[in-house]
Amino acid sequence: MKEKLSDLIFRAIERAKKSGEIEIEETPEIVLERPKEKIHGDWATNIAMVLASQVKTSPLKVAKSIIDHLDDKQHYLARVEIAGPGFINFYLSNAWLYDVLREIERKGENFGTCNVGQGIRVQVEFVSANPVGPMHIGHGRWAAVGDSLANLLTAAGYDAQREFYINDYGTQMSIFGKSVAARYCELLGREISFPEGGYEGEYVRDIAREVMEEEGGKYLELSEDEREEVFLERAYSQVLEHTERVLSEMGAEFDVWFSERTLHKSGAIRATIDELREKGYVYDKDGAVWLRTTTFGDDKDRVLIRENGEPTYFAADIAYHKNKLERGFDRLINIWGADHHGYVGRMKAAIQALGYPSEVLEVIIGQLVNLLRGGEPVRMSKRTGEMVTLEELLQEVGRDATRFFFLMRGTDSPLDFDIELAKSQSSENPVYYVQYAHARICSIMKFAEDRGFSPVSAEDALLELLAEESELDLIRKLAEFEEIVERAALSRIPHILTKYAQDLAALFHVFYTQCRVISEDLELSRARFVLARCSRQVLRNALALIGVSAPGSM
RNA sequence: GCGCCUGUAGCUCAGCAGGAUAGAGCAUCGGACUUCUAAUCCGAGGGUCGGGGGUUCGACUCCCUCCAGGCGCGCCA
Repeated sequence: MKEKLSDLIFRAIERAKKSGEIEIEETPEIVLERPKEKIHGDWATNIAMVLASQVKTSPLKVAKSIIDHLDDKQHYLARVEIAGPGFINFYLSNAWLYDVLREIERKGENFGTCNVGQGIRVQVEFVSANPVGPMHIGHGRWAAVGDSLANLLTAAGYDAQREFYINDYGTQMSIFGKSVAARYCELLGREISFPEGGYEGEYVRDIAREVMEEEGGKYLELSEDEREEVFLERAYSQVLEHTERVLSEMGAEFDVWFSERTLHKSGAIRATIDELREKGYVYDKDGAVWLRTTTFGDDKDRVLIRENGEPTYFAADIAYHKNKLERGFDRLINIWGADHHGYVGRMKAAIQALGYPSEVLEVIIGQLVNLLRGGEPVRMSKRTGEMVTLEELLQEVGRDATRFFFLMRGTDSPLDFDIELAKSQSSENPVYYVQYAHARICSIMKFAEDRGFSPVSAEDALLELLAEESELDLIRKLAEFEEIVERAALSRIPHILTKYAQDLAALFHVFYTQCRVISEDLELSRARFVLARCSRQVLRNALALIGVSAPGSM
């Protein structure tokens, strides 16, 4: 509709130019927007004000001239007005709104999908938590955002994949293994010094205890290094299992779990460094191997191989991103916590050093989640004992409310998550408001069925009977869905879906209060039934994108 | 010190490819169930959009500056 309208305006301006009323060289882009206030119409354009400053006449005259040359053959427009300082407001005819209902019915669960993605292959990498402890609340935010974003991209015509990068190599892992081994010895009464900076959470002791109960004290015989190795693997597989399970409970199913170790084993890191050296971006200094990231705007050059011969995390990450790109992705979207934002510059530099434009890598920097308990901050470090895990949160709050809550704010904003609040106010959570609207519609349908009501399709219904303000407002909101999906996907902002779902639910509740669906008037009931059914469809589609269920009753 | 993010109603936040009278939820106060679920609806009060400059016909939105808070600036991951 937007395109049709702007085309209509464009041709009106062309005709006005010919008639000599408007004298300009080139017609600027016509910007159409939805006014905040509905009394200003369905669409509005500022084109008259833009042109007026070029032609040096009053915007009102220009607007008048454009309107005079409008040729609305299809009768899309009910009314066109000049308002305020020179806005042209367009009021769409109801006939157009009724078409929206027919379209929703025709497209069903595909209503809202589009093809702005044009099949572009995009990979979304998110969560990627180190496998050294249970998933915490912060990971939940990235799981919700990443998974929903991938849903959105798919809906918008991208070919999207979800990937989890497992940082199963390096110092942190080693310390983790040492920590579990130390707890094991401790449980068996052998004094052993706990590693410096080790993981002190109770879960470490739990893993050690489990091994002890299953296999006794046989690992006491091993050397310290061997023991560390054994416990590292035990703990690793257990944590990974936990991670997969919890993410699955969150509703986030990954296509690929990529292990950092494979990069080390396969020699991919060396190969990547060699490639970069051939390209002339690598040099040796102070016994280490460096990448000249400053060539591509980084603050300083970065170490690839340490003095001790070990590759850095950065070197592995470059090999990883090279691997992704060689798998054929056109775009890589990484979701990182704000504590990694200083890393973006060097990674983009590395992408360019590999010979790709920096735009292929998009990094969404998400601000951190502040965990509160009754207003008091709770530390979320993996190393401190006191911690609330994502698993516990899911158990107490549920997937729907958890996901919805995590998606209610833009990723730029830090999120305060008060556990007490989430638990105690769970029935006041906006997610229930939206779900209730869906359940209400289901209830109407059940009622209709019980009464032997015979519904008809949107094609056969007398939709022009839908003329109440609350009915038309609801249809307008339904029509907006396609634009919302497109914008959310293109701008990578899944959180606007929660706002949309709440708005839509609110308009349905108003409609419900003001208009009885099943009444004595059969034709009116049929038309309203179509509207209710379409509302249910769009609510479902919106909730599906954010991974929240649409219950039939509550 | 430098970089990124944030600052909007009592509270939590939307709005920010510049647009008309700045919105919602919660909280407070007052109404609406013999009728498809009241987990709902209707109404009221509540604001120097952190401060100050600038660009513009027009700024919460863009630019500069200052203030406040968060995060980051490793041969850690």
